[in-house]
Amino acid sequence: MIRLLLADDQALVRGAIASLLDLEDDLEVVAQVGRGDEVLAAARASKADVALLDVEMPGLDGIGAARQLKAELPSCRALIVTTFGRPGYVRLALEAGASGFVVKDTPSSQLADAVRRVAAGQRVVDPALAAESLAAGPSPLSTRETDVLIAVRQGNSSGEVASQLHLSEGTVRNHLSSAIGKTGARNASEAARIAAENGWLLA
Amino acid sequence: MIRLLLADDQALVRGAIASLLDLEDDLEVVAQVGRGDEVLAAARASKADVALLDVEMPGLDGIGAARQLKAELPSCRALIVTTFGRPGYVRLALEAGASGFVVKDTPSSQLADAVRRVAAGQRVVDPALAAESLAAGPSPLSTRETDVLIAVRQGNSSGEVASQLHLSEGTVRNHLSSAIGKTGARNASEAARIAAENGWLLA
DNA sequence: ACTTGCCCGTGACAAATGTCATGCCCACAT
DNA sequence: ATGTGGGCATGACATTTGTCACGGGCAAGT
Repeated sequence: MIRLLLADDQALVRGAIASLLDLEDDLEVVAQVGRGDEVLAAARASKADVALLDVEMPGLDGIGAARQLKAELPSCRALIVTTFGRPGYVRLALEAGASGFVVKDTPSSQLADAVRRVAAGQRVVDPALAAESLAAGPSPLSTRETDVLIAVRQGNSSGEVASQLHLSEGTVRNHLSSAIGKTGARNASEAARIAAENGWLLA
Repeated sequence: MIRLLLADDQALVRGAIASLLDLEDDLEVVAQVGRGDEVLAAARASKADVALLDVEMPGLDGIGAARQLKAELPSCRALIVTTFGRPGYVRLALEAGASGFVVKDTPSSQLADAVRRVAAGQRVVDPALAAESLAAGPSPLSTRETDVLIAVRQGNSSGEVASQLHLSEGTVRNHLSSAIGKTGARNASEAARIAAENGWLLA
């Protein structure tokens, strides 16, 4: 019997997936949480074998939760289940020690199989997504460019970013300009959006 | 026996909700589609009593699908089930003839009840969401401001918007400025984002 | 040691974006 | 008919944002 932990901030989706997986004879949902920072404790308490983690969660994102599990409770394997197949996310997830990555577009019938494969110690990654992730490569952004984009993404103007990072406005704009070029964006906010979508602003 | 149609572009979520609702003795999922523009035909073919519609779908959004149903197949009631409780969406959904509005945050146990109430001819709207929607009021944006924001949202610069709408650049920037004031945003792209989140750019 | 390449930082300049005062037109109330 | 208010449109002006050429530091390869 495979013991499952479900983590997703949308209660309805979480409950629905639970009922889907409970139909399987060899699977058992033993815990459900709605926040990333509750995953570790719940996994420990429930002795889960596999944790299904959504990426978008309050408190801590699914990738971070997977990292915690890998470090603190390696007996519990992490399977990331997310809405968007952002290329960079796959890379980050695997680096964080996740055992698998599934997008919510996949047929529901395949989820149980993915869980079984992960429980058996295999890696599970959507092949198309894996290829895309490989092609996209790691973040092309330098450290400063990443810093600046993160700050811009919070909604700060370049002046504010400058004082937050103790830089001159010109420097900030320079990094932004460079980031705009690298992302193919047309302005700073678009660059921040693109970088975020590729997972370049998480680590 | 209540006959259900499920429309959601995420196959996994769709399947999971199907298995959740199939557990109920008086509910039966008779059709599933992944695109908004397939809803009407599927509802007709399957003689569905209630359609569960996600808002974000390719082809046609859930609100549009609800409008089609209301016009062409009024015997099938629409229940919108969506990720975000954008205030304006509730208003739009009800104006489009939907019978209910549920966010994916609600406990999964309540979904079946919502379906039953809708099937019985009642309206179902999350109370907190309804209040927020009422408080937010209708769109404060004028026609031109809406046009301009929609164009900006596609990723056009103000110059491009100007030529698309046959206006001078100054005029476009003027409408934008006004929209920025009304939305409380700090620049054009933020204004577009806020307006979209409130459902002000759909109708 | 020297070159090469990259990241970082800066200021000057150019282009875009946002704000303002102003006028036109239309609907509505006086 | 006559104000009055709002949406629409415009150009001038101020501010913000993006681009460029330049120089310093640092690590890797020669």
